[in-house]
Parts: sequence; structure tokens; C-alpha cells
Amino acid sequence: MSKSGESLAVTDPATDVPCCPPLAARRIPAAAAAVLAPAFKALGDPVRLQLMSMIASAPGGEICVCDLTPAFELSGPTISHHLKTLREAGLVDAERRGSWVYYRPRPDLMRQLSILLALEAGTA
Amino acid sequence: MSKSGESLAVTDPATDVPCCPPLAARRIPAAAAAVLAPAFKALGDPVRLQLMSMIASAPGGEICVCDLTPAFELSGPTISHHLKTLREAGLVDAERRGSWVYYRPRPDLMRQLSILLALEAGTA
DNA sequence: ACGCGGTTTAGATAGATGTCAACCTAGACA
DNA sequence: TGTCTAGGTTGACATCTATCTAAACCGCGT
Repeated sequence: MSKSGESLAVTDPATDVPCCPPLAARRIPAAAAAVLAPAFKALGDPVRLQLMSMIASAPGGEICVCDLTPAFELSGPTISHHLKTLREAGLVDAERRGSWVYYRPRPDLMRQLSILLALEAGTA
Repeated sequence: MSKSGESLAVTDPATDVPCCPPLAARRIPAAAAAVLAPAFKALGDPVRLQLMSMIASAPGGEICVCDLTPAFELSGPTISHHLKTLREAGLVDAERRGSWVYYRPRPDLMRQLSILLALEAGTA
């Protein structure tokens, strides 16, 4: 794995999103829970939640790691690990352009998670 | 702590929900992330995600633990521990009536989480 | 070749998961 | 009233996984 634009791909749970009307609509199947729980788990850390927010709210739809790292009092490798967790969860996508790596959100999975938690119909 | 209807209360993060437009709207403050991340963390386990779904989709708005436990291949105490995690996260509420304990969802926090993940405006 | 930006590996510490045993509460029955 | 039984929770423990730092590594630009 080492080509620009594909270097950091790991797995793609986001493309395997199983189904999923809101949790409150009917009981989620075990298989779907097994696929979607890791995404919630990835968001279950304050640092990753902030990272996700910075990525999702980035002006141009993407943000450089060099802008993410200095926003926390953590070492570079630690931030990189958290970003890898978000990648493996299918929440973000990474692309290397030149010397810098840019992260961008994956709307599909985020939308799916939002719908899952919705109580009534009609989520984003 | 041992009165019907209040016995199982632990803490109430759900009542301290800080704010929170969608993640993609603007960067979430560290304090808000610290409060909300535990809720996502609680949902970050397949068993708890299914429990949450069974509780949220219960016909009468609530469900007996005696109906939850046999749905999994796990011991009673284990289910009870998972339910405690959901309680402490502020996602569900428990009440003892007679010999049985009933769980019901807390819409406030669920709605907040759903909005957080929404990409456009207008979630549930 | 050198330096810089990021990721990866390796290893220590802290936290999560699941089971057994003990406890508490509520209803049943004598 | 006293005790027995069943439903759930709590506590303690073994095991597994996550989090973080330090050091090594890879790709790119100069």
C-alpha cells in the first residue's frame, strides 16, 4: 500500500453498510450491529470526536493532518493512530498529495449513523 | 439508592447535554466532546447497540429485562453490566415495578447524537 | 543526500468484557 | 410473621483490548 490517492486505505466498512432504519423502528439485526458498532466506538473518544468534527467541518471539504495535529496536546503518532481508527471505521478517507496528507469525511456512513439514532423519520 | 422508580439512577449526562449543532457545521468544543463521547462509546458495542435498539423499539415504550436477557447468549450479570453502561451514558432509564425492572429510552440524548451526525439541517 | 511530514512498529499502562459468587428486593405460601 | 424462591444488581477477579510514548521507517521536495 503506497500509491498517492490510495495509500492509506485500510478497509471499507462504509461500503458494506448493511441496511438500517432507525434503532427505534425495529430491532437491529446482530449482523448489522456488528458492522455499525465499530463506527460508534470510533466516535466514542473525545479526541476522535473532535478530529471527526474538524474534518467534517473543514471549509474545502478536507483538511491537512498538519492542521489537525497542533490542535491537540498529543504527539504526532497518537493523532495518527486516532485517524487510523476513524479510517478503519469507515468514517473518513485519506489522500496524500505531495508532502501532506488530507482527510475528508465519508458522508454515507455518517448519514447512516444519524438515521439509526433518529426517532422520527426524515434525517438529513 | 433503593426506592421504586428511582433505584437505578446513576448519573444524568442526558440532562447536561451541552449544545451541539452538527459536527459538520463547526468544530465541536472539547468540553462538549468530553460529555458526548461517552454516549457514542456506550453504543460502540454490538450487544449494547442491540439492547439499545430493543429498548428504543419496544412497543409500549419500555421493555422488561426479563425480555432482554434471553435474547443473547450471555449471562444475566453481563447483560446487567451492559445496561448499566447505557444508563450511565444517559441513553436509557430504568424503573422497578414489582418484581421486574423496565427500561425505556431517553429521547433527548438520542436526538442530540443524531443531530450531531447529521450533515444537513433538520434531524428528527 | 538531507530534512520534513506522517505513518508504522513495539512495548508499558490503563480500561473494557465476561463469569462466578454474594446480595437485595418483591411476591408466594404456610 | 417468617421463610422460600425468582428476578436483577453489585462486587471481585481473569482476560483481552485500547491508549499513549519513543524510536524506526517511508515518501516527497529541496
